[in-house]
Amino acid sequence: MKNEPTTSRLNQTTKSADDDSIDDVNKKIIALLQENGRRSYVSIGKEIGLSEAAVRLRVQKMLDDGVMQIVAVTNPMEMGFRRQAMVGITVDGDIEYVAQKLKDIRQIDYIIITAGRFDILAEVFAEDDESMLELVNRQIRKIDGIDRTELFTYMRLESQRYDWGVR
Amino acid sequence: MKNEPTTSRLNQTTKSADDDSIDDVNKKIIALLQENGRRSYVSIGKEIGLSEAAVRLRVQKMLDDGVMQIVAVTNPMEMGFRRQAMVGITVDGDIEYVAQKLKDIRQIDYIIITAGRFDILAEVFAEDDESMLELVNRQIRKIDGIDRTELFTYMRLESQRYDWGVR
DNA sequence: AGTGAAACGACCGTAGA
DNA sequence: TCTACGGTCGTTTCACT
Repeated sequence: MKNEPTTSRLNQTTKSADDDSIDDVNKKIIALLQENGRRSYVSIGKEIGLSEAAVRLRVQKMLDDGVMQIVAVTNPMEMGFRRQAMVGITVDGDIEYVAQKLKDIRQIDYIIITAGRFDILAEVFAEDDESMLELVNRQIRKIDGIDRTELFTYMRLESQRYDWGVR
Repeated sequence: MKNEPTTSRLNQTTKSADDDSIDDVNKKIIALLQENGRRSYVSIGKEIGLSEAAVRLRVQKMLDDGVMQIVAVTNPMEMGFRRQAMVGITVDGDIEYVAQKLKDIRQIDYIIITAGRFDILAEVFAEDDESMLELVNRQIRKIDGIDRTELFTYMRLESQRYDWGVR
């Protein structure tokens, strides 16, 4: 059911096979893989009282269903990006066109179309203040249809989690 | 050099052992682990022309140095959270106190202290509009020292990447 | 959905360059 | 930092429940 958001109201009658794929056992598996994505199925199985094969099949199903992914996540600071910011963007023209253009910028890792004072929020990172200025002033503001941008420079990343809905 | 940001200006003379740990080989390794965090060291080695042990040692070093982590990342939509939003928060009192309080709220996965119109940006998720309202109105706004909050409801998550600085 | 067992492949530690 | 290699452990497949 990867791409069937519109059927959600019909769930009582069209309950698909994976509606309950996130039971407590799977939550435990995710929690362990959240600490170490390469932890072996054997050791996960021992901890939660399941055979290795059962763990492996559950993990595979969750990956196939798009419930989770197991990925390398890099640390921007260690990669030499010392400045991060959120850019609030107000669009004058076609919002989706602007969002599409933003996708081409290497230093943007997160783009959201929102309902609110800003039409788009984009998270950007840069090596230093100079390259941040270049990025916002030359690259982002030059995009057709952008009305205004407002910059929220990060002073401290307080908290960041990837286990949405699990803990 | 995990916690030595203040020494960065001295890099020319105090160049530490892992300053160049993110060479092109490591970038290739990260890129492959970005597609599949559980890919075997053997198969990574074959692709980039390195022995299994060399890949394993490099990955271990990057994990130890905090350059990257390999984790399970869950999909909020598939976990039953259909509403996401960014909350811009203006603080009247102690910003760090408010940030600390926000950390205790299960439905907040991302907290940033910023320089800009808002003192704090927090990404929140909720099952539906009703629980989003409860979250913002009852839980967040009740925190001492919060002056105003502004909600940016997500209409579409356009783009999301975890490979900061690699591609 | 889950188990068990056998064959295969990956991982780990370490010696040596 | 790399390769080579042997011992150990994890993964895969399949037959069965």
